[in-house]
Parts: sequence; structure tokens; C-alpha cells
Amino acid sequence: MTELITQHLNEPQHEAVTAEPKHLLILAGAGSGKTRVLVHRIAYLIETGHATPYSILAVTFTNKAAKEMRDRIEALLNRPTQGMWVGTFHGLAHRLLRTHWKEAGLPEHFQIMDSDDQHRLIRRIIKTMQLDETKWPPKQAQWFINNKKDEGIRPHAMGDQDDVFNTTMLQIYETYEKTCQQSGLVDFAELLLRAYEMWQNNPELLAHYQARFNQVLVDEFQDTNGIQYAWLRLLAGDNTHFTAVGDDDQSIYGWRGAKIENIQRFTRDYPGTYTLRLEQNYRSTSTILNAANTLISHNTGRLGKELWTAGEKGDPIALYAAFNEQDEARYIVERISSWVASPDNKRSDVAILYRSNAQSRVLEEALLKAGIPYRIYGGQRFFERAEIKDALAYLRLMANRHDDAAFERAVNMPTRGIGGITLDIIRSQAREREISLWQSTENLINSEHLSSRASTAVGQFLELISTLARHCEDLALEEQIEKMLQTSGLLQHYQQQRNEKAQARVENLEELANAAAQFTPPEEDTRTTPLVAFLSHAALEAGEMQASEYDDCVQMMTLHSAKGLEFPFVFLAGMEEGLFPHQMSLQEEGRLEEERRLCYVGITRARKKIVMTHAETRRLHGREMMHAPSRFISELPNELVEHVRAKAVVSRPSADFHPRPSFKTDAATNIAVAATTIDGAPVQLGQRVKHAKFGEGVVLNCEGQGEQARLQVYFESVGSKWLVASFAKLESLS
DNA sequence: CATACTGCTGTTTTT
DNA sequence: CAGCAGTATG
Repeated sequence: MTELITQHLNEPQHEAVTAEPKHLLILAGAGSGKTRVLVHRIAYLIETGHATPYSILAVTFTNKAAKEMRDRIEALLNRPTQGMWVGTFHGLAHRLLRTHWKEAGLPEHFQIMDSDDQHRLIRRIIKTMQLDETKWPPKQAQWFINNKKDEGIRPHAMGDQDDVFNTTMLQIYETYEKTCQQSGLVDFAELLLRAYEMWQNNPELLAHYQARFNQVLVDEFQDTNGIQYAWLRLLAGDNTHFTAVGDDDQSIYGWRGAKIENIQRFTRDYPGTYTLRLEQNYRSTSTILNAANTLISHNTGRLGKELWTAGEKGDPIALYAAFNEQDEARYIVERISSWVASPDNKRSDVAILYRSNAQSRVLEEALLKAGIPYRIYGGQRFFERAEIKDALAYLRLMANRHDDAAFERAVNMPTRGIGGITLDIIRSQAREREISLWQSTENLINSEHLSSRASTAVGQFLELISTLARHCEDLALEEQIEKMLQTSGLLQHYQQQRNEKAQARVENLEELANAAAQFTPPEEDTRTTPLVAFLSHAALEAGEMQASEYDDCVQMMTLHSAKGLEFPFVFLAGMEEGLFPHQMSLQEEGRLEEERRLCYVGITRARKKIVMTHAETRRLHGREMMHAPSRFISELPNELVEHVRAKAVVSRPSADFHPRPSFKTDAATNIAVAATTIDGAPVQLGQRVKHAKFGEGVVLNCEGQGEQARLQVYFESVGSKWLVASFAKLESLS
């Protein structure tokens, strides 16, 4: 069995899996089999009796990575991972807090807030503190608070501040904390900090977990932030063995608090840590790897690692200089079309990666026009849609009447005659007496401080929630949700509207009930109600609900979301100074290096082919911008890059061009033929032509047929022009 | 209370 | 340009 686990590993992998030292640091390059090593090591530790499933804790950053790890361990061991703690930092912290809510100082049914909830709550707080929102943007306060929490710093630990900014931020932070505690709300950073403090304040509890987990494995170690590292340090008792896997060259989340230094800190904090490197890449051609290695060598202070491969050289990296973003998209679509024209290739082999989401639109339009199916990753996620969050707000109130964030959201959605003035009264009383909005409302109704109209409206709302909660007590989760959708008036609100958007919202709400029907609470949540468990799940795994994941689509995503994935054919679009590296990162050297790592991540996603594109001009924020090609392009070895000129594209029409709507492919030659002629001969896409005034050019496109046909021709002298074929007097240049 | 208009702001994203 | 949030208006 042990042989089975280790038999298909290379030498360093084998060593990483079977290493004996107490603490192990594995520097694993892109495509070197990092997850594989981690999974095999866990299996090995169990099979050899070094550990029991019960004593293993493996932590990742995303739910997806956690699920993959669990699945692969199960497949390898051929039995379920019962007893093992495999999950995300946040997931595991949540589990601890649910189990030990009392020790953590939380109400039993505490709820998790996502960043959107958090943002609203902070905005609310800034308003009630009577601060000028333009001077104190909620975004900034949110950033401040999360940063402090990521560093493990509570308001009281900050002491007196000497400038207005920090003083005000601290005040907001303090008020925010108070409100959260009162409402039983926990944000993402709070999950980690609370779990940390809970251990710190309960030594016997900590000792229990230290004794239990003797094998702790951490994936993507370069992405850990301050509190995550501190949490791991705390967990490590005398008999804890650490395995940390990471790649400093793939650290791309510094901007949200990830500390690449944690890797070095680890070796300092745990003397005797055995460091080993996985440098053989099983993914990419040597061309791609050389390009990636050369690029990343421009960064300073690396831990040092050079990927190599036994694989073949492969194609050079193609570089296309587009005139503008339209032309860039056009070129990419053409390359995809010709790739897909071969029966061996699939659309899903292709990924278009870009720096920022705004770039996707032009690409999308071009793909749409060419009739190529695509899928965009990242974007609105199911549990983050407005209508879903509204529904969740009702559910949250049902579970916990003091959830102020939920109260704010549900109280007038759909509108029920509760105006801003009434709410202001409720809020100010809640603030004065330090009670929840719910309690404040109850008080105000009883003390008759509200106008009779407002009082009835608000009273009906309280009644609605209370009866709803009562009626739902004995119902199954999805029945509760259906009941809520009906009685809250949410569903009706959207059903009344006739437009398509509202229709989609109705469907989403129905899908919510569906999701609830599929939901089974995880083991640690069985002690709470299914509703509370479901709400936690919604916040913690906002998931994309795997839309058409299995379809054969071109994949589009930002470079950030491409980390961890691989594709045979990768496009890196928008390789321009100011875009990538992004304008905002050009000031500091550190941020520029992170951009470079991002580019490194992009390049190392590719198995076989890379096409990079940049546009000479691009419409950005409504303005025409000129950008120089990205410095990252010039940081690649010259001999590995092939500049694609309009000319060069044209010299191999069959390979690089594919018929577009106005062209027909000649079956025999596989050459695109326009529905018009020059000198009596059919025009080919990519054909070289001569114009009396503009000189030599290349046929790029054709619209219409026969006499009316218009040809798009790219001339070296004037760029691309649309010409009516019958008037242009074009001369064919073979 | 809903709609229209205005002004502002524009990286990356998981939990 | 375009999407959002917040305000003015009916």
C-alpha cells in the first residue's frame, strides 16, 4: 500500500511525501505537482502509522482547493476522510467557533457577514456618527478595520492616536465592533481573530487541539496573512509536525494582507525546518518555462527556484501588436477559430486571461459575434445577488431578531411604508440605549413615540417576522424558505414586474429554495438549527453554483482567478504599461514585483501555447489612451518571442485565419474566400492587395456580397480601411 | 414611495 | 463610457 502511494513520484516529490523531519517547507514551483505531494503525504502519513485521520489538519484558502484535496485523499486511500479536518482557514475557524461559541464570547446563533454586509453596516455607522461620508469613505474604514483584524489588533490595543485620521478610524472601528457584538454578527476577519483569541484565552482548550492535531499541513503558504500565521503558531504544540507548501513567486495577494515573509519567518520560528524544492515542471513546454524563469528573475529577494522540464521545446510565444482593443479581440478570436478548427482541439483548451474585469467586454462581444461559446469566471456569485441577499436577510432575522444588518435590509424590501424618518428614530434610540433595532422598534411601538401610521407599518413588520418564525419551527428548511418567500412579499414583488430582470430574480429566489433542499448541514453544525447552518454556508461559500461547467467553452478570467489552473492554450491580453503592470502599482517597487509575479502566474498557466497581445490605443474610462507595450514583454528572452505582424499573419492564411461570417471556407484548401472578387478571382481573407492611394495592404474582413461587398483592408500606411470592392480598384498581389 | 437625474469613480478577490 | 449611489422631484 505504501508503495502504491509513492510509486509514481519523482525523486524530490518522493522525498517531500516521505520526509521525516518535524517541520517541512516545500517550495513548489508552478506545475510541479504541489497538490499531489500534499495529498500523497497525508495518505503516506496515515498508511505508515505516523498519523491517524483524526490527528490531521489540512488547511487551504479556497473551498475549491479544500474540496479537491478531500476528494483526492479519498480516492487515494479509498475511504472517506472522516475525522480529518480539511478546510479553509475561515471554514475551520467557523467550525471552532460554532463548537465553542460560549468560550469565544459569541451568541449561540451568531451569523457571518460577507463584505457587502460589512460595507453597509460600516456606512450606516459612519452616518450615525454624523461623519461626512465624502471625507470618511466607508470603503476606507472597511479596509482599515479588516487590516487591523488581519494583524490581530483590537481597538483597545491601539491606544491614543495622534492624528485625526487614525482617531476617527479607531472610533469607527470601536463602534463597529460594538454593533457586531450586539447583533451577533461576525465578519470574515473576525472569524479568524475570534478563533485565535479563543484559544489564547482558553489554554485547556488550546491544549486539547494541540494534542489532537499532530500533523498540520498548509497549502499556498505564501498567501497567509498575519492572523492566519499567528493562528497556526498557536496551534503548534510540542508534538505538532508542520508541512507548509508554497511558492514565493506566486504570491499575488499582498494587496489584501498576504505576507510573503511568512515563508522565511517559518524557517526562523521553527529552527531545523527542512526545506526542499520541487522544480520539475510537468505542465509546460521548455519555451514557456524559460520565458517564465527569465521574467521572474527580474524580481529581487526571491527564495530561489528554477523550473525545468523534460518536455519539448514547443512553439515560441506569439506577440501581436493590435491597433486598438477591437483589433486585439478580433485577432484573439481568429486564433481561437483556427485552433478549434482542428478536430483534436477543444474550445475549453483555451483561456483568455486579463488583468482587469473591464477588459472582458470587448472580448466577449467579439466571441459572441463569431459564435464561439465562452464562459466568464468570477462575476456575480449566487449568494451575492441582491434578491438572494434580501431573502437571506429575512431568514437571518427569523434566526436572530437582533441582527441589525438584516433588519436594515429587510425592513423596507419590498416597500411597506416605512420611511427614512421612522427608521432614523428607531436607529437613534437603538444607539442611545445600546439595544438592537428590533428591540428599539418594540420599545417605540409600546411607548407610542411614533406616528400611528408609522407605528402600524413597523408593527406589521415585526409581526410578520415573528409569525413567520413561529410557523416555520417544525418545517423542513426548504419549506421554511418557500413560506418566507410567500409571506414576506418578496416573490410577489418581483412577480408583479413584467421585465426580464425581475423574471430572472424570481427564478433565482426559486433556486434558493432548491439549494436549501439540496443542503445537508456539515457535522459541526448539527448542534445548531439547519437554518443557521444554511446561512453560514451561504456566507462562507458564496459559490458560483457551477454554471455550465462541463460545456465546451472558451474560458475567460482575470489573472488572479487563473491561479491554480492550467490550459493548453493561453492568451494574455492587454499587455500594456498602465494596464499590466497596472497604473496603481507603478509607484512602489514592491507592488510592481507583485505584478510581475502575476505575469509569471499567467505564463505558467499554459501547457503548450501562449499568445500575448497589446493594443496601441485603448478606450479606457471613456477616453482614448495610448500605451506602450508592457515592460514584461521586453523582460522575456527575445528568441522565444515571435512578433506577429499583420503581414506575418497573412503569410500563413490557412493556419492563422479562419472564415468569418462573410467568408466561406474552400473545403479543398481550407482557405477563407470572400463573397466577392478582384480581377474576377475570389478574394481570400488575408490576401495581399494593392490600392492606388494607400499602397499595399491585407484583406482582413468582408461584408456583403458581389458588387456591394465591402472589404476591410489593413494598409501599412494608413491602418485599416473599409472599401467598397467594386470602386476601390484593388489589385491582387498573388 | 417610485422615478429621473446628477455626479462620481473607475485593480486584482476569497472568505 | 457605464454603473452606482445619492438626491431631487412628482
